[in-house]
Amino acid sequence: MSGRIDQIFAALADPTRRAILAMLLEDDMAVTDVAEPLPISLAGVSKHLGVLAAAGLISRERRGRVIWCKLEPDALREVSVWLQAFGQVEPVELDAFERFLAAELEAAREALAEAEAEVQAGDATDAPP
Amino acid sequence: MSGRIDQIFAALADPTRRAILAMLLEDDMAVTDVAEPLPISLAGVSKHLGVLAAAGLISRERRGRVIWCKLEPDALREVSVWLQAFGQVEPVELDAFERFLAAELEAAREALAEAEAEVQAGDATDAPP
DNA sequence: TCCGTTCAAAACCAAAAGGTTGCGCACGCG
DNA sequence: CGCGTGCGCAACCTTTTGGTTTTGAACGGA
Repeated sequence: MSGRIDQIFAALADPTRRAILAMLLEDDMAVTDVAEPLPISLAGVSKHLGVLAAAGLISRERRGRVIWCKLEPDALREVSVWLQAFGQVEPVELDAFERFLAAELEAAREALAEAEAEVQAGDATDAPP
Repeated sequence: MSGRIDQIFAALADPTRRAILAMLLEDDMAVTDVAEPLPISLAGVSKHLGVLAAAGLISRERRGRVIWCKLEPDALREVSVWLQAFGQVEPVELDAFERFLAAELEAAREALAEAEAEVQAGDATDAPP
């Protein structure tokens, strides 16, 4: 076992999962609400949440019928520690914060929507703008 | 495409590849020298190096017959930026540096050696120098 | 000039990952 | 009480990944 860092990096390697983390950064969410903007099935989202939870990146708590997902930032600190071992991780200007956040979410949505369209495309115009 | 961050995280998700990065942190190395301590074939290592290079985490330069591998820390800065978007990445005490580095390398070696031993099971005639 | 070293690419294979559908199990609202 | 809602689990399919062995190309030294 190489510890949990394996699972953490593997979890972060998927754009859908990173998009989920970005959503949870804004606020805690129910599973259904997490799944709503994503172009995959609810069960698929549930699997992603399982991966994220196994990596310690989120936690899930049942309240009534609804399961609330919460970002668990401590796991990300492990990545931070790992990064530090490789030297220059000087903080970037905080402007990057919002820019990145929006970009990440929108990119994920666009990419997945594209993939979705591609499947249904058949012979549609192969040249997107 | 969600940019190169996908490839970076995917590349970092493998312990063998992280061990390679840790080696290259100490110094630039030839492919053969990278492969030497690892319990997989040279071709396997070459593939891992290909993944790391595709992610921008290392660069390879041919000098004579030998290809020298060099850590490319700029790619890791992308991870750092991503991490920053998720808040608390306050620097950890630098003591963690050496501890982690040794642990990472040794853990990777042990885990892989274990797997190797598991495959060969009862055959103990293996006497590495 | 020929040979050994150094490495990547190709052709495979087993296993894991990402996705789907369908089922079942709790819950709380009528 | 019963039914719809919210969610996880299991079975299945396809693609990717990590590994192997084999082949062969580029380069230097003798």
